[in-house]
Amino acid sequence: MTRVSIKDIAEKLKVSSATVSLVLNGKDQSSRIGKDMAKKVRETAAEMGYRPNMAARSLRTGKTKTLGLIVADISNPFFAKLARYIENMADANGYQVMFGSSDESTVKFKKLIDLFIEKNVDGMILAPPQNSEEAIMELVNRRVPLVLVDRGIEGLPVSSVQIDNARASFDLTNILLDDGCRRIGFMAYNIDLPNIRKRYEGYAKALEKHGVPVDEDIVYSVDFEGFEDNIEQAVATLMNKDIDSVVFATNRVGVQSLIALQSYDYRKLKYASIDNPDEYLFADIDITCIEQPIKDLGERTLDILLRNIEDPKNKVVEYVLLQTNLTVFLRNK
Amino acid sequence: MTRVSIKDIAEKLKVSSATVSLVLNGKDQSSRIGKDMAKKVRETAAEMGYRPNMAARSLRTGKTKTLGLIVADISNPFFAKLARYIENMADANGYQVMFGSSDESTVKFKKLIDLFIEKNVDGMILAPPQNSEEAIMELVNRRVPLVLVDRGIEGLPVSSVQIDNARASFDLTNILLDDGCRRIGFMAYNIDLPNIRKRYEGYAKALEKHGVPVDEDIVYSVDFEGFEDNIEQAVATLMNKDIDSVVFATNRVGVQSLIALQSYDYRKLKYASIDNPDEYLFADIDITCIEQPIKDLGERTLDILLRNIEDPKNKVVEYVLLQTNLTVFLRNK
DNA sequence: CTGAAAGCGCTTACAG
DNA sequence: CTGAAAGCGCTTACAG
Repeated sequence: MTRVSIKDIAEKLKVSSATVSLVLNGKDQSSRIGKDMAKKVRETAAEMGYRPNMAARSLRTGKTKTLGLIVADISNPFFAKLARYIENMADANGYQVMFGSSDESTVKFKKLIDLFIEKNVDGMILAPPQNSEEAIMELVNRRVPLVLVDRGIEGLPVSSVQIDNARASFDLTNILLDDGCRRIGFMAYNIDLPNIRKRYEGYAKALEKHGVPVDEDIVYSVDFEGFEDNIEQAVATLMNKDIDSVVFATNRVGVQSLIALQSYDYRKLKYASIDNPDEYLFADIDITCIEQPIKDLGERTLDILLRNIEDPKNKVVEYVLLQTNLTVFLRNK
Repeated sequence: MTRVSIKDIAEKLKVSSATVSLVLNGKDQSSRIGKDMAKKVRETAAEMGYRPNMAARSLRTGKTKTLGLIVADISNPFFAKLARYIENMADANGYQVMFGSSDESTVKFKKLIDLFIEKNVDGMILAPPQNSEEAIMELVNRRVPLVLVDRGIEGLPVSSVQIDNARASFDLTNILLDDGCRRIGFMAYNIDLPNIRKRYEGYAKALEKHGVPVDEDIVYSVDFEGFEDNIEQAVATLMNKDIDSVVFATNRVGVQSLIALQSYDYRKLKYASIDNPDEYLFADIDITCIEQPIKDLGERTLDILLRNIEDPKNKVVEYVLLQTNLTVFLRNK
């Protein structure tokens, strides 16, 4: 694993390492390095298979061309897709991505942040768990370029990109109400997460508009730990509550609930969901979905982050609320 | 973003930076640093919020505590789950993971490898696309610790961890044959990938054993680019070929094919698949699946990689073939 | 047009 | 028991 260094090239060509460095960084014009010298340097570097050592460069410049991404769980298809779009755009801009999963734990979240700082990431993209205001403010104070994605935190001076959660959930619930439903269950995950909270508020607001009181008895907030069992429990209870429909607050909640629902007479209910996983295409139900614009989420996030990195004096904080589209999966069997 | 360095701590305590470094690296015992000195150093470091600068440490030690992971596409649930298990085990051993998606392109694959080398990853986990033997051999020659996952390449002196693809596919096809099927379609993705090739061979071998000739007319190998359209085309053609069943070579092939199949009388066919995505739980078909032991895949891979990193003289090459389980999803509607 | 030199923050033999 | 010093590979202001 012995690598060719700038020094090796310099020695071979009997020039200084400064010359080699300047050429290889494309600064040969501005430092008026001779054209033939520049050419010789480039050729020799290619021949010898020179690859810059980022550790050395980072130590000198303070930049790593690496971004840190923390999501709740990279194996959740929503976050996996988001990661993919972020990767694409990062790559197009010369950055690579390190990732970590918080499992909704503040402790793990903080630990990942510390590791990213040690590794000198140029910026971070965070989908924060609950109670992470403090950790985030510490990053703000350290002037670490930072964008929250999927989950903004109100009141924090930090840019965020997310969908209009309240409105999406309001629209979805409205459709069920217009369709005659009055006993609408709400299956959520971690209702104290800011984005899920908004989704609950949208649900409640739609009910209110139709003069239907919110019945907290048919509102479920399920923990991340032991998720599958928790959902099974919640579904079992919910099915005794005389409901006529359900709103799923996320893809994972929806899929897992439908799996559990197969043991019941699930066809008699009507469904709505934030997210539209492929599973719904196959489920033998009519379900109205909000499709999240994941590509836009990723790209807007990276766009803001890269601007903050490239212009550290830029103090603009942006709160982006992306609008969403309704899609409907019809029972086709 | 001004950070506390070892020097800052040293100056504050009026000791040398060597002392601070030794204490913070837990070498105070072996260098017989005074107990009270060590304690004071640790306290001050904590107070001042010291975080080591990995760029400096890496430059000095050559280690980054970072691993590189290249998959075909991180948004594919199989790879997303694999990434998650790798992340967990890496984290438990003090490593972080950078990832990249090759999109089955040799060019992108090589580019990602080069970037990982520039960033001095301590080792790489690769699911290589076609025609990447050369790139991999270059890594071997550079003595970069390396394990292939999901896809071993025969004849290369590189450790690999994968399922027993031929056997899994053989078993699966056998079940259809025993069930009376004789016109069994095979839907694959990139049949020249080593793992997919093995799956094809298992399919062919099972047919042969039952005296059924392989009909290449009902064997489909679909390109990664334009995947969804390709599948739709392939399904359209396949449905004119008088088949009685299909084997799906991967989760993505299966899900996408079933989506396309909804426009046809898909219920008359019998199904088998490598992988068991949740979508199958909802599809209105009987399907026999091979469940890949993704957790074992990830953990065995990392286990071998970490051993290679920690003991660079270890020249043992391991080819791991994990055995798989059959699971059956029954039509329950 | 090009070179000599400093310094980024760390670790580690070596000296005492 | 602790300090002074070298050096990892790079970039960049400065000198000529």
